[in-house]
Amino acid sequence: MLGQVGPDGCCPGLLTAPLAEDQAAELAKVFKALGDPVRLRLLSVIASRAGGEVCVCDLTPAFDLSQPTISHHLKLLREAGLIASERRGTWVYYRLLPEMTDRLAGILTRPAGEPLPEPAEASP
Amino acid sequence: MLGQVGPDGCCPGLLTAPLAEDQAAELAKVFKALGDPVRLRLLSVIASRAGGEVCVCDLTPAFDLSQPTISHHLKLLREAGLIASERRGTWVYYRLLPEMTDRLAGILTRPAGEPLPEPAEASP
DNA sequence: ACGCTGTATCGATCTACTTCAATACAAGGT
DNA sequence: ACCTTGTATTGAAGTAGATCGATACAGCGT
Repeated sequence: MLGQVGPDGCCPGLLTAPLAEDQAAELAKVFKALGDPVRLRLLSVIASRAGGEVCVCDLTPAFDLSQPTISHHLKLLREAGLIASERRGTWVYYRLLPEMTDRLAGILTRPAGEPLPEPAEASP
Repeated sequence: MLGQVGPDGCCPGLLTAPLAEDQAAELAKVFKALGDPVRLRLLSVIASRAGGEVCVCDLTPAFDLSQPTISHHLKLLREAGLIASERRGTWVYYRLLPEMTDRLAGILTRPAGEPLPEPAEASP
């Protein structure tokens, strides 16, 4: 999943080595899921909720969008591995999967060894 | 840019507080730029290049896509604030802007204080 | 000045995405 | 069993995105 992240679980690349085609495709799916303002807000509400869970019934009225649309966005976030859902009775609760956001943060973090690849020289 | 990140330059939210609508829109633009496999590979090649710069003339033949398409993707990455370009003579060189990837990594990093938000109970 | 090479923009085409109304499915209450 | 509420899926409409060929622009060399 998400390309092999390496045995230590850290930093397959993006900033350190050219990404393979299939790794890029996997990663792009996750970033694409984050590439929509509605989904970003949904994710932020879910992630920041004390207790770690949000009922869909609390999300839908907060977004000035139809219920099917919210449901669709939640599905995309879920398929991207960013959130998980659990049904309890009538209601469905969503929660953050921090493994994925952690992984993304790691992928976007430049290893300490490379401070800045040289400012080059002058720039206009 | 990218919403006000706060005076300390760290963590306006996403994982800590509900994102405002305009912040979400700004952030979504950047993630959308990352939401394409070609752009991810372009970025990884640029970021991982020793010296910090890549000539477009090296990128184009490496991607089995037309030169206009590569140019278009580079433009999107540039407009997202992820890379910058500089012309030197005939050639144009692109380099990573680590401020943006650093910012994204920070946005996706859960603050140390919150280990995992507790399974919670049940509340509609 | 002219041509040559590298890069960017334009216009068009095809595909993917966002959104909604309508409908189906799930679970609890009467 | 029925109805009611919450959530997901379906089908359709409009919009945005990816890609290309053709073309324009920028610098160098002759």
